[in-house]
Amino acid sequence: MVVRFSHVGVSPVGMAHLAQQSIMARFNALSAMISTSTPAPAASNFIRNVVEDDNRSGKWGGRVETRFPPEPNGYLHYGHAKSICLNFGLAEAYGGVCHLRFDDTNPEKEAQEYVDSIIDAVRWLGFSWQKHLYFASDYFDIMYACAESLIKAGKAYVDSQSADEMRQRRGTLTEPGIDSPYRTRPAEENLELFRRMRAGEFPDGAHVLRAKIDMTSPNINLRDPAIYRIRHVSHHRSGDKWCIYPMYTFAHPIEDAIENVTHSICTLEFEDQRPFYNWLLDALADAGHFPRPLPQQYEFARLNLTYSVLSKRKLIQLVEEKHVDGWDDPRMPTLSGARRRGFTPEGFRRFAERIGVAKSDSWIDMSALEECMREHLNETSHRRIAVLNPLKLILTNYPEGASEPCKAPNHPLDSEAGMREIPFSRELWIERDDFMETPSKGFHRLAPGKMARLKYGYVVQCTGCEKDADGNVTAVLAEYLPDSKSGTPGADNYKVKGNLHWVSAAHAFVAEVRLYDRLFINPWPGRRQEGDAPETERDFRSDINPNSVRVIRALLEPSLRAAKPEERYQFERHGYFVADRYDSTEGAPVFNRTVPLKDSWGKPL
RNA sequence: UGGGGAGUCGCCAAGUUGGCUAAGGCACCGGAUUUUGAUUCCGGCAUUCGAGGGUUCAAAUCCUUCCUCCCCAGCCA
Repeated sequence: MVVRFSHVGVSPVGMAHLAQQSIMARFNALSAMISTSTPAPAASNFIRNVVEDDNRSGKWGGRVETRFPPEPNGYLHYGHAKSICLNFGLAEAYGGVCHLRFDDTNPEKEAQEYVDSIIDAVRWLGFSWQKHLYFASDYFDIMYACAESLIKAGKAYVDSQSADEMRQRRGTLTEPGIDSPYRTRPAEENLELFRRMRAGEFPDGAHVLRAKIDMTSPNINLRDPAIYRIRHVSHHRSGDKWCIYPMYTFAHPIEDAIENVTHSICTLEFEDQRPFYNWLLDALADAGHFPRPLPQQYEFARLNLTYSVLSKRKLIQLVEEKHVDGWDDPRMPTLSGARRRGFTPEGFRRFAERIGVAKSDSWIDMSALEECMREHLNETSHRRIAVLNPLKLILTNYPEGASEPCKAPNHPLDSEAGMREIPFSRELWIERDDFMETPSKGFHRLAPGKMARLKYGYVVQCTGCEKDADGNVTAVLAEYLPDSKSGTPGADNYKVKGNLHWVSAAHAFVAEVRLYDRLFINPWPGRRQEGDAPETERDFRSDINPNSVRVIRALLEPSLRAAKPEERYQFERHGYFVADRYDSTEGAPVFNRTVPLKDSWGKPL
């Protein structure tokens, strides 16, 4: 639910002085308060409509139970965030619960490491599954019983063809399949074979259990899909208890039914699977395994983001080929990467709400995600000064060796956020971009003869600059106007357009700052571009941005020395930065640029 | 070419039991405020709903033909 702060007369920035966590607590409390008086303002989508219809008809007695069912075979990415927000958000909105369920039915690919990181990520996004943490592997006994029951009912059989033979008899998209020679095996034989499969009497691939549906179905998923295979592999949770494992197709509906899921939400590619989902649950309900009504599957379009890739295969390539520094590299579209980048859970929720949920394949602009992060960060981040590309500014009429404090607000729109002091002195660092010897039209920063204000300090008038032998500017010279100091009575007499940030050279604190940019230069990595020949094959890796990160030594205001890992700040006129959660040490934070500020004049560094 | 989906403003997306001038957000463009060229604020922004036919007093919504895109032939999920 999106709640505008203004509805309750509390300005967003009014809360910025609180620690981010307590802001959320307060925010949630406010949301809860509001929801009793105002209808949920969330945008409608087809899934919400289904839930509301079901509530009206009383189908589930008002119950809403969803689940987020990742396979623990990799790290969660931005696309998962959409699904998480959808599933948990739906439950939240309708007073239901959302389960976190690990779909761990393929032991060859799964590992505890992934389970841990997934739990971490969902928790980080701020969602709670309450007591509902489940593992498909905990249901293996029930699934096995379901399989036997299907066999007894003549709805499943053991096929002894090789994988190759099965493929050949499956037919094609346009031609029907042919029945397996084993399709007519009597139930007792199937049962015995299946039990021996379970007992470990056969090697991998010797047999497979198949649902008996229709080899001529135009829907290939209904041509007797495999539902159990032999795999002599130990499972990260069930160990060596099993050597046969259920297939997703078979396992997933059962998992939903066991957990009393009402709305089983998945992505579009499973649409063709739905008839089987219903066939299976129907058969099992007939056999008395599950009560009706049975869970229903609904499909939505997965997230596609420009300037990014979200397929597991490609993400693995990026990591393994070292195009990035691991799964949690701030440039990676993983949730662990996002966290290091400084993205916020609230930003993701805002994003999910903004892009909506529908069935059409769509591409969301990366800038939409970035903007959501900016919005949240703007509301909550304290401001600090950082000079990223330094140029010396010497105030020739300011006494040498002297210094004085300047007071700067932590948040410009929130007086309660308090003030901090920044030392001012004769020699300062300013941004190289803030000086032009021959200013271009519309440039209202420093140039010979021009005046500008040093934010929270004095107005200065530029008198010239110093250059090296090659003509490069090495220092800017200026005179300060003693009666112009911010906060003093005379300050308002000076109307200047330029307001520059600065840091005292003698007090500056040097820190590593990483300036991240998008990982790809092509909005659709790997897609053919206009200049390409018609038959050009394009590898998404050829679209990697060679300048997706720049590591610099920046000059920061002294107070930043105390920044703690994961603290977020706005570096004024630059953007939002976060102290890296791993590389920062006591007294030596390292900053990652989360996202630059919008800039309608210059280009971001 | 079989089956399943989708096509509404630059990007998303409501609306699809036919009925007031086609929601909303983002982007963009103006203008105001501003000690961040940021934020905030105010205003503008689809005679038109993939295309063509048809039904109707009335269609994005119904019928029809066509076009485009996505998914499915793992003992992956």
